[in-house]
Amino acid sequence: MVTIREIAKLAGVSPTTVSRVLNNSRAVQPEICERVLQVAAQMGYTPNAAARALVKKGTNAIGVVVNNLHDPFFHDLLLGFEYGALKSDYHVVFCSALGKSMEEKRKYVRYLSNGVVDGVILYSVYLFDEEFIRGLYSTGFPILLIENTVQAVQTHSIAIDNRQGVFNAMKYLYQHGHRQISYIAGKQDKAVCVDRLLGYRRAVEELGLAARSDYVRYIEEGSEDGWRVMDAFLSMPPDIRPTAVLCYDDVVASYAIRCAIKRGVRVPDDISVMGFDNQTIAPSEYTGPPITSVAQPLYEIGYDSIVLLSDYLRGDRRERISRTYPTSIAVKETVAFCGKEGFDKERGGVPSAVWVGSDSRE
Amino acid sequence: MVTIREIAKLAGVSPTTVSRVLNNSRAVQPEICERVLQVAAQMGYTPNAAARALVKKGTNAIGVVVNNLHDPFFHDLLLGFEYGALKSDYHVVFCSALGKSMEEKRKYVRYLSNGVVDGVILYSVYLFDEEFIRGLYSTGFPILLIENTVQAVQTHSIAIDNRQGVFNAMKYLYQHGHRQISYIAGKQDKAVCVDRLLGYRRAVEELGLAARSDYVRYIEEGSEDGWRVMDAFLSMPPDIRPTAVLCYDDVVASYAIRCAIKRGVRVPDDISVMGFDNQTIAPSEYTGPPITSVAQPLYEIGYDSIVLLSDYLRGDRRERISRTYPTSIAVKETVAFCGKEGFDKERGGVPSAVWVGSDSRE
DNA sequence: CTGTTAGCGCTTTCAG
DNA sequence: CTGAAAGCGCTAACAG
Repeated sequence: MVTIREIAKLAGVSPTTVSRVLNNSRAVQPEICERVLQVAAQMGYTPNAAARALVKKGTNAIGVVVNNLHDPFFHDLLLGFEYGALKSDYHVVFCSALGKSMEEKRKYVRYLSNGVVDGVILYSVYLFDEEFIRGLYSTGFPILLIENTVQAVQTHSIAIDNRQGVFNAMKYLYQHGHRQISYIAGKQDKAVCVDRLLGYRRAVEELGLAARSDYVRYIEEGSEDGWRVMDAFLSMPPDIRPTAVLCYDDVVASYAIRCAIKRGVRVPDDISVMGFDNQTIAPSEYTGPPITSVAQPLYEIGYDSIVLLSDYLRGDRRERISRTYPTSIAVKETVAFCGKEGFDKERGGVPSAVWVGSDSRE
Repeated sequence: MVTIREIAKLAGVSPTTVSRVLNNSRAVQPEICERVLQVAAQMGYTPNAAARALVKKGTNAIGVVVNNLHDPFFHDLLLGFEYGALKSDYHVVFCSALGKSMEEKRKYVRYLSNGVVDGVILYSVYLFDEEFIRGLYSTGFPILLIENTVQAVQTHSIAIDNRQGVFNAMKYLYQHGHRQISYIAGKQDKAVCVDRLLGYRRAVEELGLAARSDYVRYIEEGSEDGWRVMDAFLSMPPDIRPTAVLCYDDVVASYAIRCAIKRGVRVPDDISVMGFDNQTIAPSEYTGPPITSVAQPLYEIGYDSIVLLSDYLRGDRRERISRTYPTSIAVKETVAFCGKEGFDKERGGVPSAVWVGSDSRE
């Protein structure tokens, strides 16, 4: 490993001077400057990040911690992070914990927050993570929570209004004539899921929809469970059977649709299904019709979180980051459904009874 | 920030002792031990990674650098990395550079290799990266190249036999009666693409297939170009028009198929198309028939690369990591093609004229 | 403009 | 079994 001392020796100057040249931190005689640079390049010098971090108390890096980085859900968010990283002068590193694993996630946050990065962007925060967050927050380490907020702490935060998003979806369904709308709720261990359910309840009330306790059912474990829940809805007597099912996310919606189709119930002809997230990449092997969904600006969220946090850490921005982004309804047309219109030549001749990507930025 | 000195003071011992307790590095009186542990916990102490890295000359972390982490291609590989990380006692961090950006990628490798991680796993290596790799290799920093090897350096390496993979695909097509097989080659700026093309050429020769220079065409920029290339193939006179087209990867294959279908040419009835990679998640908005492809064990590659590199860095393994994994042909059945058999009830009632995932491990 | 000195937080000899 | 001292590679005062 090449150190500035060795460079200093070879260039016939002091380590300090080398440091100054390498960092442009103070004026140095042009000729010395050049000599140092030359020696450094020749020896293949690269600064030791650990040493620098230790003395500067800063690493010029940002960490992003999520669960299940492999999940296609992250496509747009990742794209945002990547472009943000390109824009920013900070290094960006990603860490991933599998499943809901909180221990693993915490391990990474702890690791990162102690001399590896200057700030952490956190996705996938469960309610049982909150205490941990509060503890971390109390140390003064910069945290930016994405898509989530934690009660009683003022971390940086970029979120969407989940309640409003669900409310809007309900209103959309209402405007399309639905009065019997059921809801597949996520496990109430994430603030997001709690909020979305609240949005449903508020909508039922404010819009004067059929309010039945059995219109709300919960996913037990894993999105595949959407199938079971949908099955229950479809088994209700015709007169009370919901005409539309809103799902707390697209993956669950995809399973709900799979179930419906399997039972010979046509979507959206016989029953409407809506999702949330407007995921660009189709969930696991889904091949049903495209799913109308509540879209959130994942790309912007990713991009902005890197850029804004960089600004904050650099000192170019002093106020807390706190934003709520709007959602919108992404309507999908059911095109070329097999057996109905047949092939849709315009779309390539195959039935596009499949997820339709939204706006991947490539 | 809590330091061992503060803990030492509060516990009434020396920093050295605190360090020893925290690291279990030497026997310490049980009562002191407990006291220290208690104080540390109470103060919310976490060791400073930078300081430790500086003195230990090791970080207990591994970096993974790729281009375009958002690419669905990475799904299985990421899953492997994640499970490997779970198994390993090393921290694993991911860095991503957009596009083919080599500067960005190098920036990350340089950054990581200097006191941030103890070893780097590198994916997406272009030929023009080779010199950089050689330079890095010469510093003695541990590098594990995935899916690629660099001439003249003995870095760690986990790869597949691309040549053989393509050869096998050709043989497969041959066995299905094809004699006029054309090839859509990738830009020859990656060793992978070069190797795959070599496999094609060898197969043409050894199997005695129609050898025409216009049976090989190259992607210019971006996989969408597969469309243009396919168009050219389909425009050839009937007698010499290829009966099968092998593509250097699945994404290109998907565009080739889109083109065929658009032109009213049925796949695979009128022309066969094969891909490479057997990507689990469908490429951008593809809704055509599933693509028979050369499968590589991406999950294993990801998993093994983390585990093996950990072993090496820990010292549990001294020999260089050097593996070549076998590929296989993943045959996809064209099921329930719309307008032919109609709905395939077994598969959920919708035409599954779409990518069929392989073996996502969830 | 340049060099000397001190020290970031931690671990590791080496004495006691 | 415990502590004092030294130093990892670098930068930030402070002198010169």
